[in-house]
Amino acid sequence: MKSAGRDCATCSVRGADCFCNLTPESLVDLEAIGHSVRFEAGENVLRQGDPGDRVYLMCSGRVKLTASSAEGRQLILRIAGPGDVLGLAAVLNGGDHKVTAEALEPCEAKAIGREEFLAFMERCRDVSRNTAMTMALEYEGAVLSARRLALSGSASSKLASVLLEWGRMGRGATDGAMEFTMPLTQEELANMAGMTRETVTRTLAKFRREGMLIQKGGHMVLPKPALMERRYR
Amino acid sequence: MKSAGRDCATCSVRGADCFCNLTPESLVDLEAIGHSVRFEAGENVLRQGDPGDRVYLMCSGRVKLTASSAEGRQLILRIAGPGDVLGLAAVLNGGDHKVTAEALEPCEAKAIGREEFLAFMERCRDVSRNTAMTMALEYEGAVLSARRLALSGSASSKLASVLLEWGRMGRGATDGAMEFTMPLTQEELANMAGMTRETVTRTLAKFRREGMLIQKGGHMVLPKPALMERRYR
DNA sequence: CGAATACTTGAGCGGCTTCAAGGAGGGTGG
DNA sequence: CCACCCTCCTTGAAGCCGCTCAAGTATTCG
Repeated sequence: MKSAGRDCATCSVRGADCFCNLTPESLVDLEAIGHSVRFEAGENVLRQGDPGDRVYLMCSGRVKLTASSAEGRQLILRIAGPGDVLGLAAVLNGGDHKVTAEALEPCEAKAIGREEFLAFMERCRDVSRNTAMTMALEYEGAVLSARRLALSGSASSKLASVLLEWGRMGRGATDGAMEFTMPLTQEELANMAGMTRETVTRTLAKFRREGMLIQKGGHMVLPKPALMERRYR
Repeated sequence: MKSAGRDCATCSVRGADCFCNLTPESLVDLEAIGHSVRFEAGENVLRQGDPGDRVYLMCSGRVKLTASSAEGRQLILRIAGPGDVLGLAAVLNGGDHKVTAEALEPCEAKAIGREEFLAFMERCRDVSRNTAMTMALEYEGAVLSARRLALSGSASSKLASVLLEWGRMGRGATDGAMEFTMPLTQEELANMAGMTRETVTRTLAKFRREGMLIQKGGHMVLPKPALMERRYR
């Protein structure tokens, strides 16, 4: 993690639901209080259990958000990217981080100290609005994870649910066929679906056999997403 | 669900992390835009899949928040009570409710339409701050559920985790012994831990046999919470 | 007091995990 | 260029845990 330079005012990371979708004034303000930082692949941006003393606005690069148990088993909650905010919940609640964030690639981010961020929220309407919306999105994502883990009876069901989720993001789901690149290893897929590496292998093989998945390395096609959704619930 | 009367300005539901912890001006404002409503036990305050067109501020009574699958299996995310807000995430994200909220007892609440609530947030700093904080708390709760479901290998582990959570809330955890009243049926416990009714029975029996639980109907004592935490992880 | 709901216990089965051993690909260095 | 290593993936075999089905008991409530 070392300092870098990147100007919020001219930055192009600004989706509809993106936290950085702010008024020009707020952006100037943000540029003033945020410290640019850089993380190398494999570095931890946050560590589960550490105090929530700052947030990170992701400028570039992707990050893996995980919760892990004492014995090392881990659950991947989601992959965050540019425009996402890390560490928000802990900063707002004044507690420890409940998740670990690990850089998957070299990442740029703006770090903002807890007090500064809270003041920033207090000062700018749009910041507190976007903060609330961001937390709402993260909440729904977490509920989705919990749902999957609890309600999908079989391993097939859980894995199918993960693949369909990636498919929906991947490319404007034509509902004819989903096509996307899976950047996760089977071990990571297992950690998203709450199952073992080996079971992921076997289940993917089953999907292929049943014609529900065409796979070339990391490139995946789900020819019949609708059927898939129905079949493996 | 029928109308009732309750004045936010004089209401005493105002914990530290409570949404209703607002300035007097905001409370007057709130009183103006909120419609008092009442739900009988068993009624649904929200239904999963319905559009998020209003939020409910809980004034009295408890509510069960669940996510359910197509086949009727359901996951209990948490029990909400006075001071909690229902439907926030859907209103903020502009989507459907991802959970169902069922009144466990007669409940009073203030309903606020989506547009009014968003305007209210925009108008009052403290409202948008509290909204963000509320969402952050809910998020951490959801992460906890997902964690439990994914990372606790065995049924014992999951159930122990649920009991310990109730124990922590129940009474100022002296760390000597936890004592609390469990208002959930075994079926509901099963739905929190992602297991079956029968397995809950068997596992509770095991806990009793092993001296980790003393149970008289709904009254529970965990004599050795620390050991319990370690043993069944 | 009867009916409904909640809890208990048993038996059997199946799917997932665990353990184990081997294969495929990509990168590095001799 | 090949040998080696590392990581990731694949497949098999065995065993166990929790689910399902089923029958019976306790408790709550009208």
